[in-house]
Amino acid sequence: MTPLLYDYLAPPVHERPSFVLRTREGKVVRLADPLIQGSVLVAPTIDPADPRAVYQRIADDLRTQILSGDLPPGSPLPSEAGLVRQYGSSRGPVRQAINLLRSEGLIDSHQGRGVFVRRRPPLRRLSIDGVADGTRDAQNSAAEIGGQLEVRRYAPIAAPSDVAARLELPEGTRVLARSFRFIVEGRPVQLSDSYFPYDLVKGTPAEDPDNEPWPGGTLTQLRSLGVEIREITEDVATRTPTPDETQELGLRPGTPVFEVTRTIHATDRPVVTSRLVIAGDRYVLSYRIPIP
Amino acid sequence: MTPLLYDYLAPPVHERPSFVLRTREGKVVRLADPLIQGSVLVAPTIDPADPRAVYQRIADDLRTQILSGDLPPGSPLPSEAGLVRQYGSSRGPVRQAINLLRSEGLIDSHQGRGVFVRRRPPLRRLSIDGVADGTRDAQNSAAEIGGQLEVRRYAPIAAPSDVAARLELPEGTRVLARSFRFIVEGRPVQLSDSYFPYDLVKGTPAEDPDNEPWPGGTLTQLRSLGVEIREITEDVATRTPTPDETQELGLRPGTPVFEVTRTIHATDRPVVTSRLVIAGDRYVLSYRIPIP
DNA sequence: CAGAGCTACTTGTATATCTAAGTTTGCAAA
DNA sequence: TTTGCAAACTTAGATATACAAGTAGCTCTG
Repeated sequence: MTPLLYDYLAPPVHERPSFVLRTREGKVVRLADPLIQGSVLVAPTIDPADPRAVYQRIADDLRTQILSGDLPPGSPLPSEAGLVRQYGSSRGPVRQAINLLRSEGLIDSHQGRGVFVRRRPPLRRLSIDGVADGTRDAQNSAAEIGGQLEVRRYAPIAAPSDVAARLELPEGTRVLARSFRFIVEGRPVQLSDSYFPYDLVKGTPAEDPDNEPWPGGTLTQLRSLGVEIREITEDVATRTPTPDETQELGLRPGTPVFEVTRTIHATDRPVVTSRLVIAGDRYVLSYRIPIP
Repeated sequence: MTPLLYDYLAPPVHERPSFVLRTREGKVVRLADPLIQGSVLVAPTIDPADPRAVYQRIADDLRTQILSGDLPPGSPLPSEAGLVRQYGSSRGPVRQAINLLRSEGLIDSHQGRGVFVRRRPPLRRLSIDGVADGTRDAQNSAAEIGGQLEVRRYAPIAAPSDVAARLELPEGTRVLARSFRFIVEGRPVQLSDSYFPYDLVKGTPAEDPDNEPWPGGTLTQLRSLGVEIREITEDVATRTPTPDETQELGLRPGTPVFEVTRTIHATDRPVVTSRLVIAGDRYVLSYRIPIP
């Protein structure tokens, strides 16, 4: 480590790349792009010729380090003060860069602790398999891997218009409305609102919330009601979560969710429709479609 | 409009809800939560008893107005200066609130113009239909509705390991690598990288990029090669886009993407695998799964 | 040794001020 | 009437400062 031979005259950021150093003898020199770390002149990490904003360049540099593995998952970034020193900027742009990377889902920050490269949980696969048996839905998966099912609502209501349309019933028809939250490995991963035509479940064990989670999942439950299932339709959308969903699913910023609208059809009519909100950082939806 | 009868003594935000007004006669009164707009005392819009940060409360208030329709899509928000006046805060929290709403996909901001409630384009449906014929894939849809196909790469390469695995070929086997960008209604909506085993397409019209887009889509193209398609598998993930993808798809902040890994299987072997990156604000993926 | 408490460090929030850069508007000149 | 330009707006970016609040590690005390 060579000791610094120059006094460092840091110009304001908007005047760069005019980095100016003055030697101990008073001679002024301009360098292309030095960076001062402690008392040592080191290689530059951001390109001063880049006309983009300082916070963009800082974010780019950190992103490169993260994606290249120089900053592996779980490792801490330098503190804000350290980044300010390292990039010769001020706290505003540094925090803006951190906010950007957080919104990209690359880092997590924790007050009092620091900023860390986000560990990506392994993606679980949620399958609906038209070839095999169609039973491996989310509810079943949750049960299989020891998840918990939190019952939030389980009551007959008058069908709202979208539900009625999907069940091909007149608006206001009585339906059994069920709301669940699935918790896997201690973390909430899925919210679910589902609706049965009430005449289908009236007087059956499916009317009792204490029977949830039903062993084998919804499809088994339907079959126990004597329903023969012919088809499942799913519409998969993605979006950023609402604040409520962020709260209920314990999501970190920069995590999108799936919104799945699923309808299960029996031979003659739709028998369940549901709306699932699934944490996008934990699941991949897997489909297998046979072509006749 | 009643003229204001009081001088307004704005206390710093962290001291609220101690709003203090002094009458022209010098008497000091405390009000639960007034707000000054211009010269008029108006109903409060944020709850000073709320212990959360000021920017959170501002964001909540604006979000409520947007979701309720008081601020309809396309309408402008008050300017930063206006919001500063309205909420009696400073520019920092106001901008922080705007950043939050932008990351939620609720607003767009344009330098020099203002901040506007985002118009949500209608969601198009991308179907893969196992019941009918399996031909309505993205490529075909793009063609149907008059989209454009931008060819970015169309060349044989040595298969990278993930592609080789999905095609059940040894790593390094020659594959035809194709990269497209789909543009619908003047906006890019999908990036696609797809791979054929090279022996399948060698010496056929499918080897020539000038034949793209193939009428009827990839499945028709495969059938023209004498391939009998039996199954399509799709893994659907969602995430925030990379900066590159944001650029290439022209995405606004707060828009997630789908990442679809699709493999098409013939009777004896996989014949195409592709990785699609789809703008999440434009499409809903629709699946119809028959249950035997 | 166990626990309380202090200290130093971290990120989070709020304020004030300045400059840059893009957009709209209206007025004046051609 | 049309064009050009200046003024007045808008958001974007950077800096400086202050304090709040959470965390970790150390030391002191019992």
